[in-house]
Amino acid sequence: MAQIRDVSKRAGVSPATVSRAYSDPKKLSEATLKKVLKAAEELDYKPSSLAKVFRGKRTNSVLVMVPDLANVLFARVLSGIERIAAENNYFLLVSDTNDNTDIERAGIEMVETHRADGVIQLGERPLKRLHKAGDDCPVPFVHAIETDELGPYPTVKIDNVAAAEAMATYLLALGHRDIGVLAGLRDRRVTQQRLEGFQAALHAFGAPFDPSRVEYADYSMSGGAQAALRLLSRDPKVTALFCMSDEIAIGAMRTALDQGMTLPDDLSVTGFDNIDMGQYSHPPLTTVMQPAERIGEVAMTMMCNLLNDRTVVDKHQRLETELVIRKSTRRLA
Amino acid sequence: MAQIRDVSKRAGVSPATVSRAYSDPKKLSEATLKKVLKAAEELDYKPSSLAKVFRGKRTNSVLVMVPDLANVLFARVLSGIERIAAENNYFLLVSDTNDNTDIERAGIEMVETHRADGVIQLGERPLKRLHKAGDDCPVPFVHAIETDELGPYPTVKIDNVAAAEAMATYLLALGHRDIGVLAGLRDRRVTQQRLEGFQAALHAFGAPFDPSRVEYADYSMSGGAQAALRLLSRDPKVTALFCMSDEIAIGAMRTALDQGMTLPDDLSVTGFDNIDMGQYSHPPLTTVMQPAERIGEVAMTMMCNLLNDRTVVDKHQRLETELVIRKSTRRLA
DNA sequence: AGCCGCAATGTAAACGGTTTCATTTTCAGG
DNA sequence: CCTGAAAATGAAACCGTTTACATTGCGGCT
Repeated sequence: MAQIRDVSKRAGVSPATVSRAYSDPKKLSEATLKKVLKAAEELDYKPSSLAKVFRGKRTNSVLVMVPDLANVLFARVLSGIERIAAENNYFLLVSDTNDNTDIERAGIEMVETHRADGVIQLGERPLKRLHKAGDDCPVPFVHAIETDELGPYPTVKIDNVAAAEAMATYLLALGHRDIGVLAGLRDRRVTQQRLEGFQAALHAFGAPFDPSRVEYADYSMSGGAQAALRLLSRDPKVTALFCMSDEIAIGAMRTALDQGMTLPDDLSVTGFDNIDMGQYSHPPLTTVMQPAERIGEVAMTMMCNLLNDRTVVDKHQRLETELVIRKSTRRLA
Repeated sequence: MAQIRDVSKRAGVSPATVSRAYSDPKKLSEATLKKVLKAAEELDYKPSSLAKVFRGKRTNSVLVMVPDLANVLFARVLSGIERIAAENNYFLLVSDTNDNTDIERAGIEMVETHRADGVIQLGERPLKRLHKAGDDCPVPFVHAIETDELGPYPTVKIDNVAAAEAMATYLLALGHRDIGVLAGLRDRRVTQQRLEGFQAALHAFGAPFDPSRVEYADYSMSGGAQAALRLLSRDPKVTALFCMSDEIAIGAMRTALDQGMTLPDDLSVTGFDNIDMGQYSHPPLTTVMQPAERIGEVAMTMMCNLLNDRTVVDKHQRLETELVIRKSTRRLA
């Protein structure tokens, strides 16, 4: 591969001039510019991005840590991040943390060793390392989705308690009082927050909260199916299922159907997230829309700001959610 | 950030020695090694990966080009790639080509300018650039999923025509003769191949192929729903729908349900890919399993080989598929 | 004519490691 | 105690750009 020296020789100029032809063409006289470009063309020269990056200490790439790449919701967030990254000429390094907590350390190290300019983390994780530094982040860092707002770094997410409360309120307004909860992973903050919102709604309606009516599951269809089975067989009286993800809800509906129930007549089911599938499930799923792509876009935008002026205006953003009512819920007769 | 010179000074050795402490510790006497490590620790020194990479001309990262990050199938392939990449200490640069053909060029340039060591492309695309070089690939390149085997680069995929033929045969064996086809995008090679398999099965059963019974759709649920609507209203006689993706099938089932049909009694529906959702759809979807994660793993393994000895044993791999029979199909009475 | 200032270009240091090659140290064997 | 080979370490070149600074050339102004 030809390099800058070759081009400079062929064009009869100095390497600096060739460099300028790319980084700041208007600094050159028209004649020289043309000469240089011609020589470069003839030699099929492409400036080594690597050398440039090494010189400039800016890799123009950010690391995205995803708990599970194959998860629909995360994939959508990633897609949003990608869009903004591409617009701003950033590359994305992605790694699947695979629920391995240590990867976090590795992530920070990536920027400490200059592989990436910053890191965006998706999903919940402790991040102790980032806290110790007091009010300052050791590296440009953004936390998106299922995050608390404890760190010195910016975050994007939805208001989980409000959203959950809205959904629960809807169910209560429909007349349901015996509502089972198919929660997500027990130790996740999101789970706790959504549970909190659920309870708040109950409280507002003067309805009691029965902890024995909540089942925990991982955020998947099979998890939902199993949890539903446990709950339904233990407590056949429930008239509605408040699920903490669309996947869980879809799994639960499968179980209910398999048990010979008719939906939504025998059981109302609600989801969370509004993945595409909800629109095509049977029955179509009532859920709360979480703007996944948007979350990704905002996260990456924050990262861009962080990387430019090292400041971000709105440190903790909460994006709007929306109840989407479909056919999986009905008024209790 | 401390750098190698600082450490070398503090440890009273040369930079070369510090370098060796990391790259090849056994070259050092135990005493020196300990000294160096201690100094490094005290200064919180981390070797700049960037500098190393610059010297060595190996970035240890590969670019993955994905047509649509939010697509379940691609996400699964990506996940498989990630696993192997992580095992072999490669980083993944991912870019969403977003059906923009020009991105391909950009991808190759990424390795020409030393941002990545190689590129894995998912999904179908022309790649003219890679062919012109005769039998040799200008850059380490692997093509996975929905690929033809025309280039000088290795490929991984399934045997689409055989798989489609198997599925169609199953439908025919069930007694169906009036089978509608919900194909994918018309100009995609996969689509043509699956159609070919479908026709082969028809031929084997001595059944005629009626081109007016195929509708094209993009590979999505909404695409499937719309295509089904067109086909069903034009040709109400069909007793089965052969769909080229699970998403299309799920969309089609929604349409059928909305039209008041009972599934599978009034209509048998088959999918393709075996995404998780198929197991939870209503009715659960009969489909052909495509080993998406495995495809990713194989692709990345090929890339590793390419990057090591520049050779790969089995240039064009076809992975096994499998019919998975669920409840969306039934024997014609 | 002489001077100034600006535009165009060149020179060389710098980025932070790795690696080749040379040098020193160590140590076994005679 | 000497010799020579192997082991440990050091010195310096190198990777391919960018950029601060120096230099040159040129036109306009007094």
